[in-house]
Amino acid sequence: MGVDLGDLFERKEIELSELKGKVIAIDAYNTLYQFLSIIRQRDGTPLIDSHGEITSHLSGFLYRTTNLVEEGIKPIFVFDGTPPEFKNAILEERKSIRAEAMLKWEEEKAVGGEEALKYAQASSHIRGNMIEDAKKLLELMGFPVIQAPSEGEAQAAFIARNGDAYAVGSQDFDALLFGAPVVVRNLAATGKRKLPGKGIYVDVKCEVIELESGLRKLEITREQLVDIALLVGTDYNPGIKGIGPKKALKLIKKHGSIEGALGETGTDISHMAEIRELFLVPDVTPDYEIKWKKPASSAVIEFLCKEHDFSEARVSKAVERLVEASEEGQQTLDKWF
DNA sequence: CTGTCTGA
DNA sequence: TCAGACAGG
Repeated sequence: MGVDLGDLFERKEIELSELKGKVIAIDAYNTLYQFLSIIRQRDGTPLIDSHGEITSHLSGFLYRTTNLVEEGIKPIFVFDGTPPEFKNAILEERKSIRAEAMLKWEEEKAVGGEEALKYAQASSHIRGNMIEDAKKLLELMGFPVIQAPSEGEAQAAFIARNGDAYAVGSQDFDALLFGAPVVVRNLAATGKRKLPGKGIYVDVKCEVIELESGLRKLEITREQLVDIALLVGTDYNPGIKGIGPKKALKLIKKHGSIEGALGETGTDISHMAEIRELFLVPDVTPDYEIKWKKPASSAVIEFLCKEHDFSEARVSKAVERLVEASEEGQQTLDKWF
């Protein structure tokens, strides 16, 4: 998923509390996918309501976002629109990889195998009403939900460039290519986290990556960064075999742009001009409204508990925390609603 | 992932 | 009180 920029960019570890008062444009699809993949039982089955609808993502959004608000963060959720045409090839490829993983999951599950979870996660795919349900929940919780015309990361980056958000929240680096001034990764409750399977604990912190200072350090432009990404591979092209982030950087710095690099390696990239433009002149809309509302407490409870079988005690508790935290934010931070 | 319960 | 195990839907 996304572009592998490796360690080209410096990642600064920060505490969640350092984002207090900041607006973060969260890549909702990316986050949803993360929840869908991770929130599962040991045999790999996701959380499911009595109608057979997946609810892992709803659980994730409810609890995590409440925690973010308690930290004083003001989240905006940006959803994907229609994917660009050049993405179709990779989307199809991912689909077949998932289908294969799904078969292996069934096999492992049948024999109670240890690798069931791994294959289940690899088979994760968004289906049914998952996106609609997530939008509905987030809106009821009072967050701005923005519909991107095309790529959510592009729209989120645009919002941040406009100064309407401090950063884009995503696990992928793609937002940098779209010009996001800052990307925040691991936007979750920080602290010790156990790796499933082994008894290993890792101290997970948020990571901040800054575009301008990163480019300055590498002594390249954003156009050149996009060229590096094209060599390494993006969601729209497979990249050149044998070229990783470091080699790509060297080649682009040597030749100035991708044309020379392709000449040296005797390769080419189909639809190169279009993909470049996709990153540099992305399909985004200035027509978005960022407005926080008071959480619709009873509607959230009704939606999650009546429609999706969540426990009323748990949801009520979370919603109370959310209400309190957003009122707190209202008083001590800038205007929320 | 996150909240909750438990056993020292 | 606080890791660690476990369940959530």
